[in-house]
Amino acid sequence: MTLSLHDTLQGRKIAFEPLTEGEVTMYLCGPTVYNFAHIGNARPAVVFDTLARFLRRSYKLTFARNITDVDDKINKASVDSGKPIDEITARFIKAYNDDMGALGVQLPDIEPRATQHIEEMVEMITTLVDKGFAYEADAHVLFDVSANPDYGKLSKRDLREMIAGARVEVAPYKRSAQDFVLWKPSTAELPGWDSPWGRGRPGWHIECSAMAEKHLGKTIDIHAGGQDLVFPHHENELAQSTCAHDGAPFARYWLHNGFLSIDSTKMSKSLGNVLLVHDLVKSVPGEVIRLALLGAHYRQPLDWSDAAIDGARSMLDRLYGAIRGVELSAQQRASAFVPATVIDALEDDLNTPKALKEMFDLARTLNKSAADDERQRLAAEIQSAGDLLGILQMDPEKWFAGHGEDGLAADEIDALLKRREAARASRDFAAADSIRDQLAEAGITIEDGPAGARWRRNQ
RNA sequence: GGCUAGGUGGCAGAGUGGUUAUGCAGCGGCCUGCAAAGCCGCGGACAUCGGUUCGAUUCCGUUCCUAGCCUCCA
Repeated sequence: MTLSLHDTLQGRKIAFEPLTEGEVTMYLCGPTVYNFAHIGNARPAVVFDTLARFLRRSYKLTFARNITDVDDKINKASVDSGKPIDEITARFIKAYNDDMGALGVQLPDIEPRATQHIEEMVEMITTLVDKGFAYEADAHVLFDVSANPDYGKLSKRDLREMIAGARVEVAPYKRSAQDFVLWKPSTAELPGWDSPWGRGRPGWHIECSAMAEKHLGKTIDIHAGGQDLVFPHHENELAQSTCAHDGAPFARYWLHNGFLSIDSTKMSKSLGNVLLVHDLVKSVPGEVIRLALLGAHYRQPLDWSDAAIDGARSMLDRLYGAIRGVELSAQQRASAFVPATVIDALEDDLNTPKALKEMFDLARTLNKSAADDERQRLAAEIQSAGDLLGILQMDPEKWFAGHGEDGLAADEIDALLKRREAARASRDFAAADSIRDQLAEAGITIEDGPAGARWRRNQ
């Protein structure tokens, strides 16, 4: 089987073939850095990090994830807080990478920033004006949607219907309601750069077109982001890039992840249910969050809840429980391969729930097996699959020891276990059970096995 | 209102034109001094109404419902 991916433009799953054999270019729309990332922002980061890991197995991948560091929301945050823009963006760029890092998201190969690509944007806008796809009006430069007959193809929108149904107030300088801003003027207080159209700043969409071209080329293989970016952001990027490049395809595969809700309701500031990753990682292990995000197929809607967190934790308990106590040499670990069943699942449009199912099958076989060599082989395979999904990165003992400093310390637990063992040896089960009760009260569960008793901290 | 996705067992969540998803929870059994973990087994599902078909949860259409987009948004 070969990799197939669901392409938004074609609306179906298609076999993946990169433009250049053996190499893949991928661009993901990253954060606008004016606040901490919320759990909804984390979904594309985790999902496409997983895709990047998978692609790196077979291709030389160049993965770019941009940072939008010029934006009216940032300007507003600066005014509201009284802090300079640079300070705000620097702070939240670091917070974003720290928080995503806690979820096992690896840094992309390139992390281009909008403010460092103003020149490229001005160049592309100039090209669009010269070629008749954009016009200057009232110190703005606008993309002329009517000059691009393909406009609306990605988001499957009919331009005429959109114009007819437009409810928003149309800026007077626009020729058509659907025209969008490439460049807009800045006041003295706002960030701005000199341009052929006066001092100003870029519109939202142009940065991705300009940065994708600079770092990945005129035609990129994969362009990814959240479903809500399909329109207008990606539709506009597509229009700009295609028109600036004389019709050369912009992205060969458009990938969009489904939306995330919280307790079945939309996450929104007004409802006060915006869940920041920055806060969540304080009480929930990063791998649990990551697995909760990968537990549903990336294009499906996902509802975030305590039950979803508990479910992910249970799944990790089961997988860690299977590989716990299986000693692997560094060589065994390094030479292990990812099972074909897991690869097959991921090749089918990144079917992570199916991949997990295959891992559980391996775990069951491992649990049943008494042969050390088979147990080691299976544990190594599960670990390798975990590497691909970005889970099972901890020492199983550490996983079950928990991360809470509260409660009994590990050596206290071990001392109690020793006393219990002694009581059991002399068949004083009342004493043994009283120790077990004492531990249970402290949130410790005992598991007796052939190799003696081991324990786990209840989360 | 328009567009685009969905509606699967108690919950989460894959998949398929006719035999098992899987995880959690529940029930029975094995193991255990008793538990826990693990193993074995069981129950329980494909929103609705039609159509195509020898046969549909799976294809087509209707209805209802949900979400996203149509305005900044992952």
